[in-house]
Amino acid sequence: MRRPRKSRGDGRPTIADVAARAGVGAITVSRALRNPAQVSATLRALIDEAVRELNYVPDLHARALASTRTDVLAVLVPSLSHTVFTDVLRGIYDGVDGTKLHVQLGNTRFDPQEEERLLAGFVRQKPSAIIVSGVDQTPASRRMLEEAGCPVVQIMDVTDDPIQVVIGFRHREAGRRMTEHLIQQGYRSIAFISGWMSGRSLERLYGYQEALAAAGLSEPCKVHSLSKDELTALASRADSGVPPFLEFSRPSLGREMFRRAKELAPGLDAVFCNNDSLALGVLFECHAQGIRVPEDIGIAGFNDLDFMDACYPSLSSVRTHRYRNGYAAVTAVRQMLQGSYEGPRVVDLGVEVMARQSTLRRGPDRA
Amino acid sequence: MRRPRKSRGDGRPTIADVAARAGVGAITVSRALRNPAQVSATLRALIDEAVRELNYVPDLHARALASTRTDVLAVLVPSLSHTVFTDVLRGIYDGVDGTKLHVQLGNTRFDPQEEERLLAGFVRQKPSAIIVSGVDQTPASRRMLEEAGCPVVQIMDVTDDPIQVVIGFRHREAGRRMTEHLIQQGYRSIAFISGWMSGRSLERLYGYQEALAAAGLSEPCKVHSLSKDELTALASRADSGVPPFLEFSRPSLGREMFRRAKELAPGLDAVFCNNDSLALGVLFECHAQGIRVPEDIGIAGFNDLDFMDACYPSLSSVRTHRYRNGYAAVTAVRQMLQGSYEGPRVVDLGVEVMARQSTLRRGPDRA
DNA sequence: TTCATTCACGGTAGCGCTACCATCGCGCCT
DNA sequence: AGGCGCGATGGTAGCGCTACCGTGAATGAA
Repeated sequence: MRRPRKSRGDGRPTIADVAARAGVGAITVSRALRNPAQVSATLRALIDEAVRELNYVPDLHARALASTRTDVLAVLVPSLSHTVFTDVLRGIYDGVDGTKLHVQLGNTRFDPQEEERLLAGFVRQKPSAIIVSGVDQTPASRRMLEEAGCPVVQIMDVTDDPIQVVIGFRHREAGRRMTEHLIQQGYRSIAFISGWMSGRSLERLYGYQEALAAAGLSEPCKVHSLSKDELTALASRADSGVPPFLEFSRPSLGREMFRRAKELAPGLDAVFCNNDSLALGVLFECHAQGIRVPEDIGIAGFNDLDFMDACYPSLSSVRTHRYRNGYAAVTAVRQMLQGSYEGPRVVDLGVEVMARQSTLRRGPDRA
Repeated sequence: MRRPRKSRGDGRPTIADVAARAGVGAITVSRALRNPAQVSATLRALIDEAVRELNYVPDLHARALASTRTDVLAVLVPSLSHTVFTDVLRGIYDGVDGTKLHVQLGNTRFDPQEEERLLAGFVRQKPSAIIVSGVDQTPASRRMLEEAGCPVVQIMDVTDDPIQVVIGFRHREAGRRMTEHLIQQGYRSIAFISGWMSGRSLERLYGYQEALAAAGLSEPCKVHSLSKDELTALASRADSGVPPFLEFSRPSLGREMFRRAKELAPGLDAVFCNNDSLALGVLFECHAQGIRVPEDIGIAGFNDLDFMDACYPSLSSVRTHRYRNGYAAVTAVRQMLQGSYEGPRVVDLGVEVMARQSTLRRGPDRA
């Protein structure tokens, strides 16, 4: 009798079918599914059975339309090509697992304008919550986030002035601590190399400069910010579709930049690389030139990707808790959604200096 | 007069607002937005203006509910931790850019059961199209895909029996060709090492075995499929939240497996690694043991990640067109959606053997 | 001129769900 | 006894959009 071949719609059972089968009202089914506590155990059992028999699955679009809210967790990352962010994503996806939330991913490609565009699109869809990478959004982006009317968590950095909650680590501190380690190990002419400078890279650079200054040392040379042309030239593998911005973390770029640094500052005795891929390249360039590591040159990277401890010599790096960061962000979001978030507005996950062979020419740092 | 402070809903303008402002019917606005050709130029101009003035953005949920179809492109990948798949994703996201399609991502974690679950969820949401990785879906998954009633594209592999369209490359051929290259270079005791065997890895192994057999050579030892316990033991960095399955492509695993291979087959003169990370580990183990590459040992990897050509010596690998694969899949999907797909059901993107220093002990292969 | 055909546009009726309000018992207070 | 609060349930009316069908005008053919 019910739904005798409807003219429209697919054949899927609706909440009304479940209600009819269970002999209750549609709204009761709705409640039983969303908030079982509101429904008596008797009816709940009947409804559950009907749901199972009909293999009913609620229509998320209808739900979103009727309730003016979705279960979408909007996530903005600057790249899908860097392990750094895919690790975060993994944490986010794992955190979302088993909850009602659905991740909607936006790839800003390190472009603040693109971030604005994506954000505008997301905000209009009234997501449940938003996770954005970094703390240096454009004013327009920041305004949208402030007015989004939903939990907003910034990740992978720390600021004293978060939009709502920020969970990450201090890039400046990270840069400073690794540089201090290098200084402890007796390195005196330490170069910072980086293919391209994001806001977070800059912070790392500042930390490095602070440490140098505190030790009365000076920057031996500047080897950051390759020009756009240079980056593009290196992005020769057009075939693989590698976009230029990716090039700032290619090992081949590390080799190239190390050669350049040696030219500019022949007395160089250590390089602090803005990311691990560059560090890997520097290591191989040293191998190629017969330079001993860590005796002649110390090498440090950033992020502590999985290959760092398997290198020979093993490469020092700053371990950042990326997976944990993504997971923590989702946890915070979930608590914020149910109003039970008790954590502080600023969460510093910290970093760990992983001192390995590539910088240990004196044994462990003295405390 | 219109919408005098509605009791529900957010304050966003609706299609009715636009219609009122432009002095036309709501349905005409709807048409003007989705298929401008159906509306006269006069009205179209009026409507466009109204849309701009009100800053109207259609509600995707309402649209989906009314039309029983979404603009969701469901994408299933086995991992978010392997460059291989994030490259594919990049291609997909780039391909989707500027279209109506929205990517909905599912991470199967290399688990066929999880793939089934995700697929069941996706299929119920009636996506516009589905992209799945690999061709070895479970029977249940395959059935769901066959009955999904939308374009389905399988990627990253090739089969003669695709669900609809498959775009990828032949892992067996890839394995065979790299092995042939090693044989050409005079290697005679070639081990295949792999941390864990997916269906695609197995194909690579078969290709390797075929090439050996064709040359009258035999497998010097078996070093694949670490036990689950062994993998778990290696996954000691619980802190970073690295799940065990990730471990099959860690460079440290490569070092470990190479040591094991040397034990099992002391006469070993080459290793073909199931992925580049393992190859990197093998290279470093050789450095550590003072083994010359490529003279004493030849090393080959798979996928040609960006660090391979920056190693010293540079590492040979099989280049796979991952980004292109993702992009091509989206292109096919879009054409299929508008009924203009003309390509074959089976698209082989091919692979390239990148012969570099780590296997070139005789100079370029003879034709 | 007349009628069929096409085209541009609009009205109506849902899509499947939930917010809001009403209802109906039931126990407890005065 | 009557009133009141409260918890469980249901009916109704949309959420914003589009499918379907209908209208009226313009066009072309007879």
